Amino acid sequence: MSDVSEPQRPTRNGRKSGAATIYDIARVAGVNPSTVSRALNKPGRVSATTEARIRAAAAELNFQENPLARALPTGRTNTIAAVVADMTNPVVFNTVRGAENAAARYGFTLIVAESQESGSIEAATADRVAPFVDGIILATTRLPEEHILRLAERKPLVMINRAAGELVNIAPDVTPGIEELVEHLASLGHRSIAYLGGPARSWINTRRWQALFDAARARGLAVFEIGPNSPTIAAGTLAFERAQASGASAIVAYNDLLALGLIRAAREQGASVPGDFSVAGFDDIFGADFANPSLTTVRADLLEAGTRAVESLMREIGVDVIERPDAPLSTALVVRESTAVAPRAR
Amino acid sequence: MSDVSEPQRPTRNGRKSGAATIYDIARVAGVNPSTVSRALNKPGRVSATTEARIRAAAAELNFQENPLARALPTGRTNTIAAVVADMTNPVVFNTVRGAENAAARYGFTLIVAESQESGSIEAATADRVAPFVDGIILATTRLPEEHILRLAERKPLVMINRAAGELVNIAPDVTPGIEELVEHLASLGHRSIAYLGGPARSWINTRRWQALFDAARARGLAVFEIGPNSPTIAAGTLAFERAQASGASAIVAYNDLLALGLIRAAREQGASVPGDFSVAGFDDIFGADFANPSLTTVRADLLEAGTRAVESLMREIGVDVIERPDAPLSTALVVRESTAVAPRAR
DNA sequence: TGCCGCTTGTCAATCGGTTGCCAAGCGCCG
DNA sequence: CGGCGCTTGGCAACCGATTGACAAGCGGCA
Repeated sequence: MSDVSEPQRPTRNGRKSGAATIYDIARVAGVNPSTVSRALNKPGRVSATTEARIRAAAAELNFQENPLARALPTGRTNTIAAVVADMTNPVVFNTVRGAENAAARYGFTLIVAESQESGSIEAATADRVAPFVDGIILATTRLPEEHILRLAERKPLVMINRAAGELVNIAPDVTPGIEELVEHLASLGHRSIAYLGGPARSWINTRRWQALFDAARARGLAVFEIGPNSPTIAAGTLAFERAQASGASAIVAYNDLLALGLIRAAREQGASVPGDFSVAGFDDIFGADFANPSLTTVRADLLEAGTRAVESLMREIGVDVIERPDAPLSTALVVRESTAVAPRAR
Repeated sequence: MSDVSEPQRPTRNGRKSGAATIYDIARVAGVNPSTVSRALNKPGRVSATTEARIRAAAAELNFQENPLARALPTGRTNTIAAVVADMTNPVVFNTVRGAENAAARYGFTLIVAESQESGSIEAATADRVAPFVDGIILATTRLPEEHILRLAERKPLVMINRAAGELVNIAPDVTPGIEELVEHLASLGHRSIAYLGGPARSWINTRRWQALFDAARARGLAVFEIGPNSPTIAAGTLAFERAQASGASAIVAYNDLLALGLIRAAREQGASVPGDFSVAGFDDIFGADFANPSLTTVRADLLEAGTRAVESLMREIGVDVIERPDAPLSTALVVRESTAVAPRAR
């Protein structure tokens, strides 16, 4: 039962003591603080022997540079932020993870800030982390364009799945995956597709709907939208009646969460997927493969998207980017159990 | 006599220009910078009229205080970090989310840093974010105890599901949920339980195994451990043969991911869950309810765990904590489809 | 009118680094 | 042997805030 005992040392406002500074090192090594700074950060600027002595002193004192102090004069923190709408949205994982790996390669730390699907919180969060970081990644943000642009004036900024002004937007090309999906549905005998739309003002929702629309029209399939809906399981459940009433034999949802909600409702209502109608989603989230039935979905390489976002940011910040082969950022269909031959076509 | 005073805003290293400082405000409002600082942060310290004038100037210049500069003298950033092993582990969500909400209530920003289940990366990540923040939450960490203690010397630190030294450890009491689970299995006629263990040195794994062991023994059930295993779906799949070979009619996995992997392998091998044997997990992760079969699991209130971690940190930092009713941090069984009557008992 | 004490604002030091500029030290070469 | 230039280290200003100490201003009261 540890109590709330006061920390021993005076510890300037919460910070615990014992943090060695370059001044301490300088004293131990018998040099000027500025020499310490240079020894540690400017390769070749000080003689090898002095540098060795300084490094030894630093190690002995268990020195940890204070990034805040460094950031003040340089304006660089070597940290970038990813502001995401909703961490529980599985789409976010891989994006963030790709970004994290990439950031590490460049010696940057990635911090993640969530905003719980709330525009106002997201705005506040972004403003809050902005001063700390050298750049910002906004992943599928809901922020109003004007706010994004204002943010971009202050810091380098890259977006994923959202366009605003002239800003960089890393977005997988949805067309190939959707073409595959529509082709797949058509070949199963489906003649009519309902699109269970996502959030009304979502940029990516518009893209998906547009691409689906085009692909369906090109093959002479009927296509219409049901929505808008929140991108959640609950919303998918709620949308079931409308989807069923539409008479479409295939339902493509804005994302996997909606699709899973739809499937759940269908099962609860005694309808059969894919017996009575087929369902497909987007993103291939965690759980899509072990759902019942497992979910046919269009997936993108989110890891790669995260990586690119970081690379793009590095360029803007002025860090040399490691060149890589320029793989296209595409999408592909993953066929599972939730799509099958259309009822009438049996 | 060079033109030193160039108003050309050279955008110091990557930082974009236009950031007004309290000096700018002071000039506009015709006061001293320190007065600006006090006007903005020390209620009542300056006269109402002066404060109004200063605030007007600040608004006009679109002033954004530089938290780095503030943090240098005060040692406070009003930011706390959550270092998590694996963001893709669904257990993390709710913990982080609870922590985030709580942090916001206290005017703190929560940043999340991931370490991808790698001890060395986790150590580096923790060290990196430490200087930025006023406190650290380690969620189900794998760091060696000595490293944790060293970290705790530098910053207030709270852990979730891990004990080390005298440090605060927020951990749900697993006993109630496990008692329920064992009772449930016993009532279904199971006489023998296999525990599919988690990571070898995991603190929480030890707790779960111990509680399961005790509960099973108390009811005269046979119980044994199969492991250790990584806490992943893949590891669950790999463990299937061993689980089946064990002859146990009920398998309790260290967490839901392992359980889901086990179920997947069972289905692939043509075994029936829960027909041939029952499976249960821990955590009630995203997907547990729509898996096939849906998963019986022991769940904890992770949101509450995250909230408490923050509150505990606030106390250590010296922020007044809003008192709340002291709900017990417990666990409970969620019965779904993956557990049923034992084969022999039919 | 003089003194007191409160309010309000200023001064200057400080946090922990970075960096432009300068000078001492040194080797090299003619 | 003297001068040159390069290497190496020191000095001090600076980043943008905070804060203790202090003084000016002011009204109230005796």
